[in-house]
Amino acid sequence: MVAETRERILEAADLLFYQRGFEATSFADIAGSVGISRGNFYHHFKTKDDILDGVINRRLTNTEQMLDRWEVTGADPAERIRSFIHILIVNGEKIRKFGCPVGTLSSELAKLNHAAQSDAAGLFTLFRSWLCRQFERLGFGEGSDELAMHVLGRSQGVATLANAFDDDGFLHREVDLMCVWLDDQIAQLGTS
Amino acid sequence: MVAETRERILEAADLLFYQRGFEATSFADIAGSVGISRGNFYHHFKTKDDILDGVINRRLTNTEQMLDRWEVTGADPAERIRSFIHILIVNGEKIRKFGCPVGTLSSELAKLNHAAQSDAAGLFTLFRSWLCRQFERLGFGEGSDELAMHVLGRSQGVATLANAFDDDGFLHREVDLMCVWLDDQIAQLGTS
DNA sequence: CTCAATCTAGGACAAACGTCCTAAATTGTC
DNA sequence: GACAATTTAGGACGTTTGTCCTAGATTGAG
Repeated sequence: MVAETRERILEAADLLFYQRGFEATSFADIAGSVGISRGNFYHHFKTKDDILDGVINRRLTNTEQMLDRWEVTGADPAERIRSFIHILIVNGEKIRKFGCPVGTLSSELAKLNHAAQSDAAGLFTLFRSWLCRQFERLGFGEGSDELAMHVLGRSQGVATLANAFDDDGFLHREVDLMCVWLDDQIAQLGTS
Repeated sequence: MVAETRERILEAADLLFYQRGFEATSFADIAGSVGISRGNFYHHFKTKDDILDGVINRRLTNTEQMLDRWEVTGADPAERIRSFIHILIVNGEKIRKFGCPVGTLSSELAKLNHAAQSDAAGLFTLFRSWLCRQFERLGFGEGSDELAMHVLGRSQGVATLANAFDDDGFLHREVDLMCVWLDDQIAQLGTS
């Protein structure tokens, strides 16, 4: 089944791009990881950029599904935002080892001047829009997008430093701070 | 003069590592940028890791000098912290194009499992210790290091997102927010 | 069962990589 | 001015890279 092999390739490439980076991952690495030949590989993806597109689209789909799930499971918008903040802890081990999958890919592609950089930034946009919607539901109106970007930025910074210093305590402290910040924002909303 | 050639190589490598990344920059790229032959190049640096070490040490020295300068020019510790926060704006154009030099290098080396990753993290430590010292002078005592890490993290997040979205407005808004946060911290310090 | 379409394996290709070598050119010292 | 040490240029090396090709294996439709 072509779809299965394609998916196995994308899964392996996704992981390797995250753990080693796009540039540092070769065709042979991915093929070896999947256990297929380079020739078979080429039948599914003509160029390295094709794999990158596939991986980004795969991540976009998976992220969308995750956000949709949170939309259902989260009791209220504030709780949903807290779910987002807590990915930092849920994925803490990976983040300390490899950083944030979204941020590090976006940074690398920006440096490579790669055409797919804007597609990778689309992953950020997915989170940004979702967070914005949650803030809107909480009643923040026009300021919602700026709050969404603020949360996104804070998360990125925490991921970068937790990775650089391999510091789990910092990660937890900053997650707590972000939750306090969120409560403050909601409290201030009531007093205006 | 050997020192001059060495310095010219390091300067070119520093810039290229920042703009394109370490892995994506080749010996030929650096030699071509300096205008010397690869053979000459090899006389100064035996391996690519040697250049990386040289670049990191160069950055460490330059950063230390910059922080020392701020120690003199900044009127008070709070003003000095504001100088730090405002590098985001001073280097705004570069950051939107290539991200933060410290954060992106650290992330890349972490993914490559490179031995020099901890050296690169030393650049963060330089800023961290300096910021910590400023907070201590302001009277934050034991909490100073956590505040330093918080500022460092916020800056990293702002740089990552400003780069991903090439967004100058976001960068300015977040710098303002960080200054407000700083004033709040100092104000709260007085009321306890 | 047949045959066309699809999938797979493995090798070939030029280019680029980091590394190393040799031989000139330049420099500094007596 | 002579000579040793340093600096420079440029090519050679083995590997790895992304890409491409051909031929056999597998699959599915009639």
